Amino acid sequence: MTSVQGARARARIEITAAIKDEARTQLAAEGAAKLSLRAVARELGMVSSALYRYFPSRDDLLTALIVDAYDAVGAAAERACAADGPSGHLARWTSVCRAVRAWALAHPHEYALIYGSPVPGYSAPQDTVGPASRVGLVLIGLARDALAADAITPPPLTEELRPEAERLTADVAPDLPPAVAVALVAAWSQLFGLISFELFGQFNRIVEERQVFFDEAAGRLGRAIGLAPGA
Amino acid sequence: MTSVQGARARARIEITAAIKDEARTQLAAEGAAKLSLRAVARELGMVSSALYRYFPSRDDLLTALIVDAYDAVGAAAERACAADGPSGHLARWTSVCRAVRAWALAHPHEYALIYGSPVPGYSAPQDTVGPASRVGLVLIGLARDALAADAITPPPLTEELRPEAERLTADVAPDLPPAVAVALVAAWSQLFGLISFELFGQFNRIVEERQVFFDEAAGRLGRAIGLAPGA
DNA sequence: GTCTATAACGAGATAGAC
DNA sequence: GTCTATCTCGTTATAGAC
Repeated sequence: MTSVQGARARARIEITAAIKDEARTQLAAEGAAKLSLRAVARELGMVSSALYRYFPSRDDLLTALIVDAYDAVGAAAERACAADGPSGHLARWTSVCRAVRAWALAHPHEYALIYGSPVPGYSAPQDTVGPASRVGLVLIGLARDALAADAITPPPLTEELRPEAERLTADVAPDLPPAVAVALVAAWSQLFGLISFELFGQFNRIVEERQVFFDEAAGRLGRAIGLAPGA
Repeated sequence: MTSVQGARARARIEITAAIKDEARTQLAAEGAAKLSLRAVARELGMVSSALYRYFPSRDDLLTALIVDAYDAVGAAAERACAADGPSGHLARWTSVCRAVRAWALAHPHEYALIYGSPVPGYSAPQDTVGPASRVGLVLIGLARDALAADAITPPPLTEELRPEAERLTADVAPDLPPAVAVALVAAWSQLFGLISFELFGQFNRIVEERQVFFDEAAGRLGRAIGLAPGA
């Protein structure tokens, strides 16, 4: 009994993975807007209606790809943060940034899916919220560690921004000083600005040595949230 | 004779504009990947082959939309830079950033077209390079002015980055100190990181007071390239 | 229960003949 | 420029195999 159920479950997992793999291939070739259940089925030698056993709709397949992508980049960031690298919080910050960029360069179409233009007609369900926050949570954790080690100096915070800073802090990182939390959100978005510009072609004919340029910029982002250069 | 030619030329301009307007409407509804000459023609009550007298291919229509978008955001930046606003280079920097953001919020689909995911199968021709650089040139001009007024302090430049910094400077802004040019390119990409995150939904449930948050972050970007807070 | 296949729907794109 | 025949798509209903 259990072996039959196990076999079925295994088959289901394998087919689900094959569907997502083929969908990712199509993502690369045609873009998310043109992702087609029928084409995926055709390529897999299945009939389109059979796919509905695995994904209730095209949007659910898209959601699965989005969740997978967020999880993959989030896991890469977590691994980089946990790794024994060069010591010091700023060095760890930089290595998290590098890991995110490396994942993006290795998976440009999945990166575009989650950090590029929204897919027309698709609206992300609640399921994506958790995975989408993983990279941010890594950065927050890093700031928390630095704070505990006295290796972070909160940047100045203007009075106009204080109410929003306090609300934001309470929502996403209650144990950080509001000035750090605000700077962190800005640095987080700016990190992806660097990566998107590189990946989407804005650096063509402008930046040639992308790795060294990025490393430097990532380091400055770390200092912008108050991380001490030495620690 | 000339009046007939004038009328013809006028009609051509009007129809070209109508085609682009309708294409922009479709851009908003379906996304750039699905932009279809036929659908545009149908909506305008023309037959698809007639459109080819105005745009030789779908890609040429896309290119025209891209050039228009770059020109629009570039013009907005130029206007903000030239306007008599609050004095001081940092204030002018911030007002250029605000103008870019305001344009993006007002034209989200055109923004996504130029700063979002690349359109699958489309590769931008040389024609887009000039318009694409207008915002960057505004920022470079601003840094140049600040330099002339002694209102900019070049940030530190690491030795690893120096060769690339000098190459980049020679290419895009020969009269700026390499340290400023590098910081400027980083700030430029980070500016669009802030805008893209807001526009593409990453700030949902995170940042509420977007205007004040953005203004603060833009100011920090200006200081990151060395602009003096007071001047 | 779990899956796949057939067939069909309405909507839209596309190619070619005229 | 028009028309038509033939594609694609997402999705559903249904029937039968395991």
